[in-house]
Amino acid sequence: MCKDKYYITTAIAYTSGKPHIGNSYEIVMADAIARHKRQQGYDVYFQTGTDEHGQKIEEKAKAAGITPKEFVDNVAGIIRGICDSLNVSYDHFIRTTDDYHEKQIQKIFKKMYAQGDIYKGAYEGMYCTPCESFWTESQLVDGKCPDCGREVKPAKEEAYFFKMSKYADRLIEHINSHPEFIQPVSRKNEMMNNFLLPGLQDLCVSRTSFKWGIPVDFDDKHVVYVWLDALSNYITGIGYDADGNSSDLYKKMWPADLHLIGKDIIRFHTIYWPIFLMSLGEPLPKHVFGHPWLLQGGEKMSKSRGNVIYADDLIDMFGVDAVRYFVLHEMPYENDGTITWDLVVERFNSDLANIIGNLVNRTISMSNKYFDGIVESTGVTADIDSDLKEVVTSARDKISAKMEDMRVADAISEVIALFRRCNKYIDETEPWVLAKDEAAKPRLKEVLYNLTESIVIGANLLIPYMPETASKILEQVNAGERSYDDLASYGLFKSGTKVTDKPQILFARQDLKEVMIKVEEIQAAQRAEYAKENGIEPESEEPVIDVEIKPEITYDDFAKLQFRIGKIIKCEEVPKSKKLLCSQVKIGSEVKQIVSGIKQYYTPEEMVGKKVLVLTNLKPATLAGVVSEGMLLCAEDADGNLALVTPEKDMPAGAEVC
RNA sequence: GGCGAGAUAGCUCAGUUGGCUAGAGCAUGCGGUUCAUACCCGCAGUGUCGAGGGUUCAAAUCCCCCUCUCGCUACCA
Repeated sequence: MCKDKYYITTAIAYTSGKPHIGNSYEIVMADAIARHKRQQGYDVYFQTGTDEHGQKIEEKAKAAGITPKEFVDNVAGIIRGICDSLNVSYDHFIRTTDDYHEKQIQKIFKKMYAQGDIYKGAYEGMYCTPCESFWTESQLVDGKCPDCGREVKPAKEEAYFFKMSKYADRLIEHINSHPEFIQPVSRKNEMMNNFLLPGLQDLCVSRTSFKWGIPVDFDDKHVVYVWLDALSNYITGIGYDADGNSSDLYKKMWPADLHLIGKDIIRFHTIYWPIFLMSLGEPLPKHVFGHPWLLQGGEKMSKSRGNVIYADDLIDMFGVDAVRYFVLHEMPYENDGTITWDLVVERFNSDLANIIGNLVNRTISMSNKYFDGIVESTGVTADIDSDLKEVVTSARDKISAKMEDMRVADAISEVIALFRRCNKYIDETEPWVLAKDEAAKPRLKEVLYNLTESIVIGANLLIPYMPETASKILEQVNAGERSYDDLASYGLFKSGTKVTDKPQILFARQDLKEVMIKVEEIQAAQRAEYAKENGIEPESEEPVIDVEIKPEITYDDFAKLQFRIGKIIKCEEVPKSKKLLCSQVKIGSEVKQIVSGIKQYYTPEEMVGKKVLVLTNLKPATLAGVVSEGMLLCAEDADGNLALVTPEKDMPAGAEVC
């Protein structure tokens, strides 16, 4: 058994809100790796946590009427709760608001400044004084502040910068000589070509425009800007000290063996972070793996639509291990994965309920039915057994090989394959036939022993991915966990062991229709919560109307129509017609005569003075003998009631609508 | 618009450095079985591997171009 250390981290989650299942994926993957490494005998340290500073949080807290600290305490609690409910075996949960972290960040900043890697410069841009915000030229709207619409003026804000260029060559050299540093390797070229080779810009590492951050202790107008603060968690969390008094844990664990992160932040972990470490004189992490994302199929996820999938909802409905199984299984290596309720149900039923759950259940049932639950090896083997044994004993190494390559989805599929093979073995040996022949009882015993032994090995291999299920299975067959070394051996299950006489259902099959009914409820609750948070009246009470959907048109089609604001300056009834009013509509400097079928809903008097939406380039037509040169736009309800469409704010007659 | 990723069976996806009739799971059809959670086992398919061009003895795989999708980002009719 090897005693090497293994330090694994996830990215720390930003505490601006509750993370959805796509964000929870990473932590489950890291947990599977950590547990697998522990099973192999490594001395594992697994750290995760939360990133809690920044302007966005400051603003959100303000909007919620609480302090930033109260805000992040709440969200960090939710995030940690999700980790716990996903059964994540982290050794340390760091928060960037933790004292020791903040203290070290200040020391790190000072150290970098003292050695000249950080210098004071100025951040230039357009400044809006009332908003206290800097904007780049491209962010401006008509040359004005995008927030308040007021004038901006060019201004400088003093800021500290990190001299990235100083270390660029060393980093390029490191990446080239350590091809395993950035994984998957396809990302390496991306980093090289897009950022390193064109030349690195110095990175702004302080801000004065907001307060919610770690103050620069020798210049407290400034707070340390996000990435220096957040990335350093990987060392501060295990006891790094910038003055050279780092903890024993740090000395043992650093450098990290694996930073597991999302593909969107590879740049920060493979460029800025290594350079910060070089500046501190610390070794670089061994691997940075940028995993793909788990996306929701079909429509975009948004809380207002109520279709965001959260880990806790999934856990409530399927159980923690099913959720772990799903995200691990559905996440390919380089491409993004998909999650939908249908897919979760499908995987749950076919792989978990049918293959694993049913196998355990039928095996235990047979042992009880034929031998009062006693599982014994009689040595009455048959040729047919060898293939089963081969598959089962070779599974461990296959799985480890996949894990070594970060192919977690493939690794878990290997475990399923083992259980699948067991089901096949039952068919091959036909225990119910053996049971009818008294002379075949010893053989039947051996068959059931083989099945139980295989299940025990399978359950052990399942531990990293589905720890709760693994222990449930082992408990039911009255077996303990095995050492990693023993997982490639066959026949260690103690002959004569009695298995439970009441096998419990591990995964009850789910009915998609029933699941979807619950999903509807969850989505309605989510929409209601969104409405409440944003002060929107629940729309469920208001009637809605559905109409026939017209075929999609192109923008060019749309551009043919010209809509303008018109002011009705005169209006009278059209003689001899029941429905028509004839209006004189001022549109820019011209006046158009427009006939509309709205007499039932508006009197000529109330029409005059209204500003309405007009389709102006419609071919003129004659209605009841009167020429109409356009169309007034109205909304129509289910009963045919009409309402004119008017601009929400006062606009001049002739304004184009586009 | 910029950057990135992708397009393979009805669905979700594999396909390692180009190499024998392109795979898996689910779904479908047929057959077997009854210990078990209407489950399990077997068999059977179906694919112009997004379109077009090129390199090669050989292309899903490499190159060019086009179309579409997704993500990020900037902007906007």
